[in-house]
Amino acid sequence: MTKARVTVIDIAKAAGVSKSTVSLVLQGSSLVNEATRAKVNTVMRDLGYVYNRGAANLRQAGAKSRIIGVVVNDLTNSFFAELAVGVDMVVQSAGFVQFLSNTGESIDRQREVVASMREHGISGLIVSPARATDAADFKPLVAAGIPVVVVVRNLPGAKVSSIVSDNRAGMVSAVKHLAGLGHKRIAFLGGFPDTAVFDDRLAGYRSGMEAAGLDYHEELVISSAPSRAGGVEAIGKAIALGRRPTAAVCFNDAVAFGVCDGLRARRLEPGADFAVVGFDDVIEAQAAVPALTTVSVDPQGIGRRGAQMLLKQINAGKAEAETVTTAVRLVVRESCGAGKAAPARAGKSVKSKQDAE
Amino acid sequence: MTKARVTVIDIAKAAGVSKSTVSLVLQGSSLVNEATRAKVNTVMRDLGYVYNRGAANLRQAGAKSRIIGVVVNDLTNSFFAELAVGVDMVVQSAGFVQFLSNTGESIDRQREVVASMREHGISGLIVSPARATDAADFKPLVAAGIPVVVVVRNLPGAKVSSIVSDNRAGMVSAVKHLAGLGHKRIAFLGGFPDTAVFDDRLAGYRSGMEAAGLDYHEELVISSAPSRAGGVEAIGKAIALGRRPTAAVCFNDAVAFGVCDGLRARRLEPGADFAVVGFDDVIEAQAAVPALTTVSVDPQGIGRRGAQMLLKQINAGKAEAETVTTAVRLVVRESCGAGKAAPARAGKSVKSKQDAE
DNA sequence: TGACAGAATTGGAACGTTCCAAATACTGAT
DNA sequence: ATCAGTATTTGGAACGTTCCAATTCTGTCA
Repeated sequence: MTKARVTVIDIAKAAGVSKSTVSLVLQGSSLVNEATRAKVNTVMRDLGYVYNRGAANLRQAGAKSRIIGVVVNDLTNSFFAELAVGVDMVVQSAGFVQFLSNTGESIDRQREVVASMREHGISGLIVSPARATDAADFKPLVAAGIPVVVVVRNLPGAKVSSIVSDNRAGMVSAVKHLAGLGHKRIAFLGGFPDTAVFDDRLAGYRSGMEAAGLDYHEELVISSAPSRAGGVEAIGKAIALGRRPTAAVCFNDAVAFGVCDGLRARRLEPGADFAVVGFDDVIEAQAAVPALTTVSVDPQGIGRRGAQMLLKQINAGKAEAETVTTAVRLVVRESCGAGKAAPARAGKSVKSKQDAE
Repeated sequence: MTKARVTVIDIAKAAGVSKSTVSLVLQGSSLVNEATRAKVNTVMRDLGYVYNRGAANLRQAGAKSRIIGVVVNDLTNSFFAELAVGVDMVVQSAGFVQFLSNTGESIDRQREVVASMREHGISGLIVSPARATDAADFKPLVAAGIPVVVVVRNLPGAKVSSIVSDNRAGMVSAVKHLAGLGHKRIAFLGGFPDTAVFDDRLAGYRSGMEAAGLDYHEELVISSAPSRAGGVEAIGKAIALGRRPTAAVCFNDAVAFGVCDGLRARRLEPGADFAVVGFDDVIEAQAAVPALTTVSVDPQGIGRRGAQMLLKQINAGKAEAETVTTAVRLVVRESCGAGKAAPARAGKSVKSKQDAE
């Protein structure tokens, strides 16, 4: 049909004004007379004009592309999907649009997508870096004046803003809760020791033990892959211990689920025979049997927060690196053995987000 | 630091060639001499040049922005998250980048994001339309020569390509399976009757019943919101029936979970006392207790497939609307009562994707 | 030496917008 | 009428790229 694009000049011609005036209308300038504005607007509608942001962008020298890039390491993980949704919410209502890419923990992929996004002229970037990301990777971005916000995992050396959940405090409250239930030997299970998140959570465990007046025993810290399989492995080692623990805080929910699996394989019932608490509060946590006691981190909140932070920096031209840690909250369900009072029936209270096609 | 952008002209100057030559190098033209090409490339690296796709794009009149838009109605639903990942995979390795937006079932939001994407010059669009989307909404896009692929839900009136799962066949196999287990009164629970997906699945239910030699009773079809809460509601009505059913196929997994909740609330054990089968095979389906028997649709596969289709159309300039339905597969687990042979212990076989931060 | 073909390079002129400085149109005094 | 002052409008000249037609550079052959 209409082969050629409708341009601002076509509008101008049809409305009997100059292209400059049309441009003024486009940016909602107060300089233009109401009557002309109305006329121009109708003409635009009639001709089916679509704004060419690329062209605009070209003129306004790199400033406002109204695109922000979002890079996550695993979108199939509901934690990150929620995060992306949080970002999308604020970004969208600020009139921006987001590039969303998935790295699947591949550093190369990450480099590629960031480069590609840069070529497209993003005005800011939110990234949950792939494991072992080099802090220097984002140097060129910030040097070019593109604000970067790192979420979930922090990037030690980089001079960028970051927003992570309060891993330390979360673990402290988990440990205190278990101690309050009378547990004395509490293990820390799962996670790879080479990550900042692991360090934080372990530190929280130690200080929680200390606060509860319990001794810290090296043997009770058992690392493993931060996955379900890792959890099975870790609980196996824990049970083999001379004086076996009676409870465990886990690196994350996946590990906690694995721990439950491992317990059942040994005819131990999680919750009743051994207390388990997780970390993250993934969607499955509330629907599982027994429902998982865990530390809720609200990934969507982190996404929103991160996006706000980024937008602020974009608008400010260049804000300096700021780092925020968001509050977490222990959600007591059944797997810690505390939920006994309430009937352990399937929870009616679950408010699932499942609402597929 | 480096305040001004490095442009192709800077490169040209530094390399002692003309901007045209640099441009040629950029697009990998075979016209340019190896030696010059090498020189230009090193200079580009040294000066930290980044390609300005916007500018390029402007010149090549709307053709190839290498951006494709992806619009889904609920990213927090793992079904759609998986779909997005599937799209991302092929799109990314084709050197494109994706705009990903979430409508949350809001038509207005959908209109906004599509408009925004258009302004940014996407070269194609993949969309899982929000409920009650008007087919005409995508008319302008295709008129402008931007290929559109509709996934998951189809858009009756629109002249666009679409790719949906074989809802009919899926339901047929679910019903046959239940009939094979000896059930005679099988209900169809959940879903809103005003959607195409509902119609397809219901049709599958009817023809499955017919194929099994069972009568179709209007009263056994109970619609409700396609959510967990809707499932609770629907099973309530089903049980109140004079001759109550002994099994149900559900509109989707969310409904199926709700049905399980509702059964338990009435002291009926899903699987043992009443057979339940879902649709979608969301991630939670295998970890639930009892594990859900359901129809698996491989959303990631749909995403990949849809992206390939779109890319093909983009490259072809303009391909005509083609519609594909992808195969589905019944996954028998425990909730249908067939899994009895295997011990109903917590499954070791679950391979969860949980592996958060 | 001149002519010629092919290879390699190169100056504009676009693309659709925004910005700037300057022009023009109005308004109400004088 | 004229003037100042404000309100509105307007032609270029950018922005960073690609495309086209034209040019220069090679080497070869008569």
